Amino acid sequence: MQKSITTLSIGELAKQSDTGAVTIRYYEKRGLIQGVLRSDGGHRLYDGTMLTRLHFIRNAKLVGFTLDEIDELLALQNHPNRSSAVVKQIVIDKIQQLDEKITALQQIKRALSKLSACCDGKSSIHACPILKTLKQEKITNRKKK
Amino acid sequence: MQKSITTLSIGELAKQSDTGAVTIRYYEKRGLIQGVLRSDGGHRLYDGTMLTRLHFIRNAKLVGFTLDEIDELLALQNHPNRSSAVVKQIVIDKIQQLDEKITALQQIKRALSKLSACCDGKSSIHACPILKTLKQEKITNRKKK
DNA sequence: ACTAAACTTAATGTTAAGTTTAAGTATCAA
DNA sequence: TTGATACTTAAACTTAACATTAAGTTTAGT
Repeated sequence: MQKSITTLSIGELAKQSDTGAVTIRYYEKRGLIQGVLRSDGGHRLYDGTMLTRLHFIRNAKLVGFTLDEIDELLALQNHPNRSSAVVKQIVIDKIQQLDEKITALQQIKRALSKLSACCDGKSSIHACPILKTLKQEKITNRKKK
Repeated sequence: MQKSITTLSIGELAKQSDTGAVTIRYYEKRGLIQGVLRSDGGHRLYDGTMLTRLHFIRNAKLVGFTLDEIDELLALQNHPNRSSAVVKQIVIDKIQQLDEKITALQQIKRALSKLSACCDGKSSIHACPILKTLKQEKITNRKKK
């Protein structure tokens, strides 16, 4: 039973791609990975292109894509005729989403900073201005003009 | 069967606090709310202080606290002797956490912007520099000096 | 031969904060 | 009296991306 020199078992692929073997099977079930070769005994066999694909998935995750979105990106690669503008638009949309998230967090941070600033930390809990503010019906979100 | 003038049913409290009735019971089960009065028939009866408490919870959630943390904050109010410095520290820690999250998101955004910038959107998918980059073993995270 | 690794399916657990559903009973307000 | 609301417990569902466990079988590598 010979095997091609460059073939990897799922365990080896897992190591080289820094992914769990379970996760690789999970990706396969999700459709992120297709057409996996099998040994005579039924073990999954991978080649270098799969390593590339796993790197792609990992990198895309790192830059904030969900697995569903990664699936899309991978699918696009099966349509070589299409323009890369599609890909670029996906990235631009993602940046937009990130911006919204960041802005939201910054607003929360500003609110907390204001709370923190109004408390000298020396009063008793009973008189704590932070707690007092939180008890208000509406938190005023005044902005400086 | 008389009731005090200022008593609220769970439904009324829900409306006034902009919280679901189910959620209010959930808070009770979680311990965020205690010592709820009952009518003769067993219905929960609330007064204005509960409205204040629900506002507190809502506001604390708005500024990014989890229910567990809110529980802590509420518990602190039962110890009037303690200094408000404890509260202030909690807020400061939260700000720190937010900062970390924001920084992480900004890094991701920067990576995506770089990706976007390297693609003119005119090549074919096959040659798309974004996809090419994502395929790399390691995404280089060079920083300008 | 022997051990490590892989195979299978399916379910359960993780985190957070609820929401939804069920299903039947009881109470409240007009 | 009637219809709206509330009561109960308990479980399942939601999002996201896996990790864990089970339990038994088979294969791969030395």
